[in-house]
Amino acid sequence: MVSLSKKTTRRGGRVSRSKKRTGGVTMDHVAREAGVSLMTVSRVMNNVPGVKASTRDSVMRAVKALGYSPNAAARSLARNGAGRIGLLYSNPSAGYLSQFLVGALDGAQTSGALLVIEKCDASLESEAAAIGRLIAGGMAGVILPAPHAESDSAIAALREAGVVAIAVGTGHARPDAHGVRMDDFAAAAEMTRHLIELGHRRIGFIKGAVNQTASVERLLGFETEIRRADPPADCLVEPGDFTYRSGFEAAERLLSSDHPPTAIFASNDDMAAGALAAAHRRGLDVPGDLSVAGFDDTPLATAVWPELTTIRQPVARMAEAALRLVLQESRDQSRRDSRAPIDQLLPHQLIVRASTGQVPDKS
Amino acid sequence: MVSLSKKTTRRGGRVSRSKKRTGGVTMDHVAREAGVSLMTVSRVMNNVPGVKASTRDSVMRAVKALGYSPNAAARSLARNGAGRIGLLYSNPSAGYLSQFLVGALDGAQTSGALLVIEKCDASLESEAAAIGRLIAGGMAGVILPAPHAESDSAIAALREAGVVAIAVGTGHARPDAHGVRMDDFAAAAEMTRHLIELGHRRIGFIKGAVNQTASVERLLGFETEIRRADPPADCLVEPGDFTYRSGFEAAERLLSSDHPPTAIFASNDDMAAGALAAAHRRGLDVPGDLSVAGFDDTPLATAVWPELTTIRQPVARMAEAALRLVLQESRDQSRRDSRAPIDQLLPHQLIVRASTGQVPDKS
DNA sequence: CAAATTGATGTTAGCGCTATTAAAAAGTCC
DNA sequence: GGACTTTTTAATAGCGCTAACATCAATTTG
Repeated sequence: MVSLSKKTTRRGGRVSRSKKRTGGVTMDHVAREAGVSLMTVSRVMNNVPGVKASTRDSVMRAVKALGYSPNAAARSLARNGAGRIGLLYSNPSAGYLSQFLVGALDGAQTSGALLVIEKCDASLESEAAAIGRLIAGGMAGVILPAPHAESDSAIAALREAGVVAIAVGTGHARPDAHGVRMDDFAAAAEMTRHLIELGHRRIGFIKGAVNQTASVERLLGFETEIRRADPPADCLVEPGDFTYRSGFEAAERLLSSDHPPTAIFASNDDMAAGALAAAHRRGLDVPGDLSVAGFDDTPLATAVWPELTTIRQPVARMAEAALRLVLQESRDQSRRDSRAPIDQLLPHQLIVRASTGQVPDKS
Repeated sequence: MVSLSKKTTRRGGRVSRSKKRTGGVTMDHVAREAGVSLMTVSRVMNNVPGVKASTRDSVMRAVKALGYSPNAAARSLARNGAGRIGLLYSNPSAGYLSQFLVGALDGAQTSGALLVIEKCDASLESEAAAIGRLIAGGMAGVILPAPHAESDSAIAALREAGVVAIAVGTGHARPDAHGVRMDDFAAAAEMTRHLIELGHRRIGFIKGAVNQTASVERLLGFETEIRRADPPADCLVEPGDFTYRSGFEAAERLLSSDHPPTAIFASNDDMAAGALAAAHRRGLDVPGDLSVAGFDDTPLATAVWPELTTIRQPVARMAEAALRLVLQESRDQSRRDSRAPIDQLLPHQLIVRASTGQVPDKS
């Protein structure tokens, strides 16, 4: 019966429908409520300067009273494609991607952008093809997370097409693209200090994938802090590639050495989990016999036992920041030549959980 | 220098810009190319009946020639909110969410729907609030993945508001909502058969969270197959809640029993990974001394060592199917009373990897 | 004090697409 | 064969929003 109302009850049923249509209130309603013109509301919603504070207030009040929320589709349409943002992803570690997507989606919703997600695999051709699709799709800007942020060819192609590119999660600022990232160097140093303060003087480090600049920064941060330790500390560095397996194998190597470390710092959580497994396999207690630290604070960090001491990388916030930045830049770009790439650094946080502890007695 | 062209060639730039605006071609272009009216193109794009086959063909040809792709924003706007689909998520296992999101996003793009992602935490109030926002936001339909798919209150609220609800990943069809799911019972049975065929006759099972019907189905599938085994098999069932930790603990209990199982089948990959860790801790070789099987085939399954034998749940495909279904149903609902909920079953697959093997010799 | 300059708002015209209605072409019937 | 359906196509009016321009006060200035 309910659905019947579609045609028949144009009056009654339609009431609830007309309310439902687009979330109910439109700018028009708000304008009427606030006693201003539609355009003024638009200005307020977009933070355009040149609106009297009192007017702005009354509009905001009307917005709240009516529970108005702007229609992203209409906005995108009116803006004529500006605000269409592409996001290229391939296959980053599971936790990373979902957090990133959620952050970007969230940001898109608040800022009224239209996110277009494009997928590609690891190959360069696939990446180039995806970039091509994004450019052809008329994106105003493109967000490049983790692995693609390092791709010179992708960024060059975007520049060529006049599309704003944002590199997320690189080890250092790029000269050819805006960036949103964290201070990998400082974070790694901080974690290393944490281990040193716990008394560890022989620390193993598992490197990340070599083609990512963030890996390098993490290693440098670690080494710098090791050199600074007093009394002096010693380190063993093993290669890894950000996978659980590589962490497991690197830890095996570290633990089977003549003089094994009392702590292992892995460049990400996956590898730390691998190290944990290797330790357990040898019957070592964590953190009783061996401390293990990770990096990123992905869901995996709290899924393992004991829960990992790690560095919280604000992935969702970085995605949101990237979205905001790309939006702003793509708007500005059409006005003036703001050539200097912006480099936005977001704060990280050392999260101490159960996997690190005092160095064991030298018995 | 390249970037200079941006501003300097204002006239030239303008041209390319107007082309770039929205990915270039619009329906208008296609219509002109095909020699028909704009509306005919729209009909073809939406598969509306009442277009001569020859006309349809020539339109399709023009679409391909020009590389036209419809503008989702304009579509959503013109349809007046129909095609606005909500997606509620809380905190499913990391791998699950990103796969699901990607699938949904993908489907949204092809079918021209506008996805609105809404987040909530585990509490019922939070869920109710999120549902409220989605309803107020004028969604035509809402997709409820895993944990929320079991929420009677959420589904009732949506029904009340006349919003189509799709439950994804429940153990069995719901009477009050459409569903997209896999056959958990059959899949669990299949995995159990795999273990039995490897010679295992004493198998441990780790249950999933009790508030999810899928957990029950998986257990039932397991038990049914155990009973059917010839020669007869024995089983030990331990509780779990889908977390790594619960899997670890359950495996500890199983392995410390007087007569431990030779294989452990966990209701999901996280718990299987936990079981793996417990086995390694005891110095057991997997699969030499103990076989371990998971369920879901999340990224974790291939992140651990040895890689897990598991059931591949087509999460992305399920999300896409859910999107398609909700779109279709929300359209149909306004026409006629299609009351009988649709239950769509997607195929799963047994993935045999390195964590399961022949039963060890009884020496 | 009239004219030029701001500052704060209102008006108008679409963005690309879909419903709806009107019109035209093609059948159908007696 | 002309009035009457039944297909098929064309034309028009928005969906909710924003850019660009127009307006109208409140200033400032020569």
